[in-house]
Amino acid sequence: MTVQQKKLTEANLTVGYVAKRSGVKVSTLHFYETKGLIRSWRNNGNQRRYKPDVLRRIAVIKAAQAMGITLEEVKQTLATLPDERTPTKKDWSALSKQWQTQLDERIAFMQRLRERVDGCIGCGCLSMEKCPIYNKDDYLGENQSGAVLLEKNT
Amino acid sequence: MTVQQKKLTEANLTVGYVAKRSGVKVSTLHFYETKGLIRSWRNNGNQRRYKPDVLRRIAVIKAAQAMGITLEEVKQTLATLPDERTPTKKDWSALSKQWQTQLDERIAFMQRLRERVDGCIGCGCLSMEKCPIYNKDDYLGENQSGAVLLEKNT
DNA sequence: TTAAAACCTCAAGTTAAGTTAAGGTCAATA
DNA sequence: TATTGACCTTAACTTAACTTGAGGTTTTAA
Repeated sequence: MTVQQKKLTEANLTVGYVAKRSGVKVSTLHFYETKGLIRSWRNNGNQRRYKPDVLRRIAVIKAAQAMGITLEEVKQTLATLPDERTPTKKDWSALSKQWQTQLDERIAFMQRLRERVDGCIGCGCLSMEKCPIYNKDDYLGENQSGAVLLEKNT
Repeated sequence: MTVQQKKLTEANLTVGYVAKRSGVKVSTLHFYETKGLIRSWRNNGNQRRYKPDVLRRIAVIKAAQAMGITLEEVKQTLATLPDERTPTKKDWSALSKQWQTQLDERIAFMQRLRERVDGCIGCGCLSMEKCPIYNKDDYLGENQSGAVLLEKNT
């Protein structure tokens, strides 16, 4: 009965199933685990087993990556999820708030860039110093990260 | 006099100068050259010399990268610039148009993503299949590329 | 029960975009 | 003229995010 209880309260998914459901490769799941992004426990035969919420974690990782967030940052944000209990709707909600802001910034950055490309690439100013498109003071976020950024002045 | 003529019509910049003006390292200029993104000729002592428009090229490369465009794509787009003559304002303008579109798409993609994060991460749907945030049919561009994308269904 | 399918670990390979280092030459200047 | 700073080349190293492969174990299903 304890076993059945376990089955009911926290289904144990195999790595292959999780891979299929989430669309990532088994090797990626292993990789995420070594990076501390997801967790699993082992059965008697040393095979990985997952709680279903791993699927949501993966979805979130993917979404974050699509926003240009690195795995390292994702890890840090995921670390704010409760460790002991399965995350609730509220927990996930808090996560989304964090990224919401980053995403907004990123969009704003792209839009500034767009304006510049608009007004500048074809403008004829051949000087790097004057050309606003190459204004190094505009950069993304505090700790850069992500694909989308310009360096701070060096 | 021919030499002076040359000096007047196409100043020859050293790699160090270009590096300083553009804010990239000398090694990066070498690297860009091997990748076919910029060109130079050699003086008697085998040192690189550049035409001033290399500065604009570099600015454009940087801007494109900030948009999430890969060097490979940048190369292809830069290849549409005239080979023989120094690019004109019009030439650069045409370039900017190409990326304008990509940038627009990218922004739109981010905005869709934003809406999803908004409505979905905290929504409670634990299924990858139903969860719109993990909808694999939404991806960026035809040939992916760039940091920001979701895979096509595999 | 036995073969195939699914897993496991660990090491090495991959791509992008550069950077660093080593060993040697060229150019500007005191 | 001599020395220092700027250049040159080639090779190897770096980081992120995975993937591939080799060699071996467990599960599952006929």
